[in-house]
Amino acid sequence: MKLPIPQQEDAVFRALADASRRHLLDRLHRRNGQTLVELCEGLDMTRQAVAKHLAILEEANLVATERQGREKLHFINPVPINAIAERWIRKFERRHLSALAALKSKLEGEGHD
Amino acid sequence: MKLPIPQQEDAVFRALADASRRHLLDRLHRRNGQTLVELCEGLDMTRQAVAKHLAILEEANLVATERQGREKLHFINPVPINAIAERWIRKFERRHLSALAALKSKLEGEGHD
DNA sequence: TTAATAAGGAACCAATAGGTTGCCTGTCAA
DNA sequence: TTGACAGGCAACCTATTGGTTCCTTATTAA
Repeated sequence: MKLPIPQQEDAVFRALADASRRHLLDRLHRRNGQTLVELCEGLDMTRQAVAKHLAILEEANLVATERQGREKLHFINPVPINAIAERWIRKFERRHLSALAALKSKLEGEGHD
Repeated sequence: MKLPIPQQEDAVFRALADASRRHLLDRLHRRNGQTLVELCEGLDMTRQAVAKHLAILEEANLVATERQGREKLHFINPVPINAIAERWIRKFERRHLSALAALKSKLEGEGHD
């Protein structure tokens, strides 16, 4: 099921919006290929809640899974995050920043924050 | 009001989760320093809805505002996005990707998608 | 000085999100 | 072959979100 880019992008942004899900990605980043129960360890949530979060991450294509016997291994997929970095972050990057930095310091000089 | 990093980060991720808000950032990126009514133009939403979105972006420190008479100008602030890019995206960057690419193609070779 | 304009405040509403509990299915090991 | 274990399904609940409408305030221009 190949989504059009903006829709895929929306799914990724929304998946990343939740701290628990970012935490799960973090754990997978530290050790890839964990099962659901492993990912539940130490979390203040039921297994079903974690399963839902993982489903959302999978839907956003941020994790891929592989069934192995009665276990389901979860693997992080860095591609969508990089895609967003390309399409979204780059345009706010340093070179653009220069023009805006002037403005920002101007604003700050006028008593903002 | 200086938030601790993770909390600030959470605000940014959540602000970016909504497509309308990303669209507003896009518009500000194309032309900076617009007023509320300007930002409303062509959007299928009431002014108040847009104002709420802008408030959330401002809360996340993604836009800064400057009152000028009865108008309020909105300026994009690229710093938080870059901060997230630094703290979050970099660790899923290319060099890490190499190790994972092998895994990914392995998974795909086994009939995923 | 007053009408128009830009924005803010607040109450309200429907839909969605995040979480729970309870139960079912499939696989492995004793 | 049967219990224990990993996971899936679904109903349900509450808080949050994205949006509306109505009203007020402040600034500007005629």
